[in-house]
Amino acid sequence: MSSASLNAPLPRLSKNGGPLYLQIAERLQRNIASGRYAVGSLLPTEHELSDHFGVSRQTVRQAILHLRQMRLISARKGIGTRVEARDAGATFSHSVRSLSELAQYAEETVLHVRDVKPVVLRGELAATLGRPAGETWLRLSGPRMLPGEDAPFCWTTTYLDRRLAGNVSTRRSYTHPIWRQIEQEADIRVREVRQSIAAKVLGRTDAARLQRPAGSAALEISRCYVIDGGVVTQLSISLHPADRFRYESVLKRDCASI
Amino acid sequence: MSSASLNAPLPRLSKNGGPLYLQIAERLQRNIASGRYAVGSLLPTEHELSDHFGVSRQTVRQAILHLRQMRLISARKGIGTRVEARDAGATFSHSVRSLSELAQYAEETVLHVRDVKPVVLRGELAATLGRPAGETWLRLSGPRMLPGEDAPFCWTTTYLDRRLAGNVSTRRSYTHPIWRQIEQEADIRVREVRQSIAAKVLGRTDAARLQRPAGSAALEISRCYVIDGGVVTQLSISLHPADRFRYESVLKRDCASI
DNA sequence: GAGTGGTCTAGACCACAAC
DNA sequence: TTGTGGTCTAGACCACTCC
Repeated sequence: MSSASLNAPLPRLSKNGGPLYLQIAERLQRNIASGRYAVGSLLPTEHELSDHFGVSRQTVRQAILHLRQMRLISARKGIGTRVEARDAGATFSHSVRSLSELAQYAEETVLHVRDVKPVVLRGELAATLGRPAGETWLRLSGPRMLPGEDAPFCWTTTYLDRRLAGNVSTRRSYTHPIWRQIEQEADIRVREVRQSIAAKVLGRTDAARLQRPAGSAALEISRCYVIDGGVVTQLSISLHPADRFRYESVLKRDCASI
Repeated sequence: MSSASLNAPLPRLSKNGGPLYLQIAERLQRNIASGRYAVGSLLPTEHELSDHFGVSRQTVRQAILHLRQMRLISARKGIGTRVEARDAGATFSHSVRSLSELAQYAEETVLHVRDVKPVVLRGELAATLGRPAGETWLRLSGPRMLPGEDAPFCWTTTYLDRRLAGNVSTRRSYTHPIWRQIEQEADIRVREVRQSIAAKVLGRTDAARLQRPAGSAALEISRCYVIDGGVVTQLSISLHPADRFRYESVLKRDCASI
């Protein structure tokens, strides 16, 4: 079976069927979906594809970029272009608004630090942070308030690497996220955030802090802030009363939004 | 002040400081961060930038693409390139694993349909779906089970547009996601998923369904499946016992992963 | 009509991986 | 050494927006 029979020369030009690179991307996508290009195998080289489709290599590269953005394929210098998934539908890899509130709500609310004290890492906390037990970190906790409201928006507990804390520990309230301040002061850059959301029933202590009845529901959001090398610099745990907070996000398919 | 004084000609070439387009992107990013290019204003045209930096327009376009992937700028044909945000750090727009489990866990678990019946949309449900009250949809509900386990993984209630349901309503169990089946049968494509996560306290009915004590915590995940044109085709509400489920995601900065 | 970003070409050299 | 994808050039035409 010749490759021409599978990727027949394009019968349409840009004027008819949209941009060439999209037509080529769709053709490749169909051959991946059909199994003609198996997951794990390499696509034909860019040179072969440009010969085969009768277009420039740049146009083939644009088609490949499109499929890479959909996480259907990946490319590595000196190796080739590898098929990563048969079906873009299974991935849903791109999120648009997921953590926008990570920075957003921090600017509408004020975090009041009620308590600061050093803690020695051990057990689960040390494991979560990926740090040796015995290391001393700093723990800040307090309510986050919305302007003009009486009951807290959430109760936040933050663990900080003491060496990076700088003068964070001296402040009593924050309108900007703590991790942003540490980024600037310590000249580091958070590369990713590992987030975990769980449901809780409020015990007496947390219920009092949030001014809600004990036994009512709350959403607990834990976030590990990770810099280059996989090092965790901060862990924040926020407890939100269920009647004041939902975690909302929009997940888009493909990378069509760019 | 001449623009040359702000974007001085590049003193380094590719050999020294990495790819030209990245050097240009970083220079533009600095000028955006400093406020030299204000949010809402237009960057110099691609032609001007290629003149100014002494590179080809294609190289400038690669730099611009890089910043677009970070959502710092956007481009519109016939208009120009607009500055969207001063700081990439505030966005965290890309998520990697957020909803992978959307397809993932559905393949490890089995949804058992215990109840199917038509429902007439009204009130909050009609509003959530963005459909007129009075329309008749289909409601499926039942437990999702993990192989070899006795207690349900979650209890799922799914609302379906009856016109798209096809023979979905006749099946009694699913190992693949329902929305994937509808996509194939109705030849539509889900473009985005709007997701909302909340904490609940289990009432008697749900507690019995999940084989958990009444008064314990649960995570409620609601998902609206949206096709082109913003039309909602499905709403799923899953109730997970808090002791068996956490919602985990990793959020990465920039678009460096492609 | 003038100017913008979007697409496309036909070359070229490079860094990297495999043999 | 050979071949891969990554980068880059100097052109070109197009669709779109605004005047």
